[in-house]
Amino acid sequence: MARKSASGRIGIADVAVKAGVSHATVSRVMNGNFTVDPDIAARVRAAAAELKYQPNPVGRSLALGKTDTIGIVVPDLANPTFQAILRGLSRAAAEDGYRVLIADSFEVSSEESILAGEARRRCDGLVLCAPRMSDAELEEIAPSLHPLVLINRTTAAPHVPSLVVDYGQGVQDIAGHLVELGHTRLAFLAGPPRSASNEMRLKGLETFKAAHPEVQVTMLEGGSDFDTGHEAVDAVLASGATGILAFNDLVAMGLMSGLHERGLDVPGDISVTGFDDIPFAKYTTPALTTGAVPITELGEQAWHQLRALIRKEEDGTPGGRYHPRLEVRASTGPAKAPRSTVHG
Amino acid sequence: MARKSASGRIGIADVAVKAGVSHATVSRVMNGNFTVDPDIAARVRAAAAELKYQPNPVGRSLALGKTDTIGIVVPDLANPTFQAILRGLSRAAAEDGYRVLIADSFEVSSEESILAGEARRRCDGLVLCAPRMSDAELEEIAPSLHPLVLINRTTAAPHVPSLVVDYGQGVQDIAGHLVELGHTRLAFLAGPPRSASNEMRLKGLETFKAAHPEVQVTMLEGGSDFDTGHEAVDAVLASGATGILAFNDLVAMGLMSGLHERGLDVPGDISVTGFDDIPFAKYTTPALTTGAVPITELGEQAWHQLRALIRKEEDGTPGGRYHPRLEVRASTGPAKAPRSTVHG
DNA sequence: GCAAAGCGAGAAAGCGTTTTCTCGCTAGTT
DNA sequence: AACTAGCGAGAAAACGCTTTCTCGCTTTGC
Repeated sequence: MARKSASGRIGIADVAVKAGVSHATVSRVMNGNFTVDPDIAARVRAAAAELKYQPNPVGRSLALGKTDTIGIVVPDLANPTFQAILRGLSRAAAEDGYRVLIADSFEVSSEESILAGEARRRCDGLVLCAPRMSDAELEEIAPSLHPLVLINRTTAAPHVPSLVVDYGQGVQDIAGHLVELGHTRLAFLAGPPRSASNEMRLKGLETFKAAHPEVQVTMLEGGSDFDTGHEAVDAVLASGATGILAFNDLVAMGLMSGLHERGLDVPGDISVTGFDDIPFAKYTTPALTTGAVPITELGEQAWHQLRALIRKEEDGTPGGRYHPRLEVRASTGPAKAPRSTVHG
Repeated sequence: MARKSASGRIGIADVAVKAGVSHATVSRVMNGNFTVDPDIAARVRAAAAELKYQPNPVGRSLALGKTDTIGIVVPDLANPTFQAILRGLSRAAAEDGYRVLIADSFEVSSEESILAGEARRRCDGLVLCAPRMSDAELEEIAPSLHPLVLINRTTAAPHVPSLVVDYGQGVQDIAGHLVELGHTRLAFLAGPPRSASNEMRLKGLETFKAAHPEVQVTMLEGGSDFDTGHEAVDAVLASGATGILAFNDLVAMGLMSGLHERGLDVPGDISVTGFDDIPFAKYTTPALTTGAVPITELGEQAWHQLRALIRKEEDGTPGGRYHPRLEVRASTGPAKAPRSTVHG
């Protein structure tokens, strides 16, 4: 008869009395400590099995000072990019017996610091994706979040690896591809104004413009989702550009959808490119030319970096840099002669 | 000067000595207990702020017997359906101050029980999506997982709400829609063999066939992802069907992509339908006709059910049933005359 | 045959909170 | 003025586990 502990759940004490040993011995057996007499160990194991005893992880965490859990802060779980990072992170962490706690900030960057702090205290480490957080704030909280791995951000705080995608280079590659196809009027459908990765794209475009003075590049306001792209049709057409670099694949898909509704042909009339290479990108019609980022792998790497930090391994590489690979598909093609434009 | 506790982090004891009071008083102040003298409370708060004290959630969880965390077990985080459930769940739970721990079983259903148990012990409740788990296994573990909410599964265990989508009805609605368009030869591109929701679809189709003996319905083996749909093109064409019910939107998209490559027109030659209405469904070309399931809302409801269980509210409704809404878009159209087929 | 060494298991002290219990002090009542 | 009621805050127990410390037993070596 199992004497249930106060909480109603079976605890180590119940196993101890059933096996006629002390708590300590039960703990030793459960943790594979071999200094226990085999007979007693067997008795304990039998008792544990009979009572279906499962150690309480909270008590364990308190005693051990670790939770075997890591946290990830994302700005928007609806975004396929962060879904992919989460997926890679979760899979890699699971292989090492770690679980993942998610904290979705729902794009309210003011809450991000608090959210990150709370998540961190429940976990052994944190992966932070906070594209909208100000640099100042990031610098301020980074030290208190250690072990910490940053995605697409950097900090001066020591021992904080950053995994960053070279959006600047990627955008240049894409622009180069369009120019090779004969496009001389490009437009960049920008991301959210305070996005760090958008900044990187803008810097890349500046570099590109400097190297290609003959190409006209129009900057258009945008966002990061379908609707943004869909609503941008008018602005895109007004720009007179024939090659459009959308902030990401979502925006590109929205744009293509909008262009389609207007009866325009992609890439016949206008070439459209995305960024990220989300799983759906190759299934759009036409299939989307994009800057492919190994996003899932990025999540996986985030875990490896974090693991090194948690294990206090000194030899961990201090982050990593990912170069997007230009993935040419069917949404880009040769430029046709410039159309007449509204402001031309 | 903060006397750091052994662990290196600042604890309640540090605040206590700094404020010149006992641990108990600090705890009282931090929890808004008003039996503390305002002057002392202020002193404690000042000390806490100065030391940047943040209560350790693990110690708190042990004392309180709750973690303010819930778990969700999903078979595949790459699947947009589960991403949407997770999103809805996470958002709703966050509003009540709960966090979400994810456990991805990566489709290895043999691990699901263990995974679910482990996740449950770290949390105050669990949401279980386990479409491939056998009924017997589900019945066995369900009681030990309480508080538990099931998605698209039911169990005889008491106090286990189920949120189920009526795929059977949905599939009948879709088939009916195709028949109205004049299709008399349909094919069902089935989901994974042991999927519970696939069973529901099959049952629905049986009902449909009984009511429409004049319609020929071919069953085709399938799966649940893009590639499954893409690879099914030959089988679909061989069936001679003009109206295809794909297991879900992903499969439908893969199929449309494959048909497109073969130079076939959707819906001119073949009508294709999906299921779920994932965010991308309306952006495919042609836009996908599908059975729309309010998936995010389902995640949200899962939290509400779970919350009622956690709070031991007796009046909680015992689950819910969702009826897919037929979302007619451009991937379905009038049937053309039957083509010649390979067999029959 | 006795002392020292070694080993196995129980007692107890943490881990960082919350909460009950207790006690001392103040105020209020007759 | 004395006694009680009430209240505020410290001491200590509890949450469930791990781990060090300690002690008693057995074994080994001289």
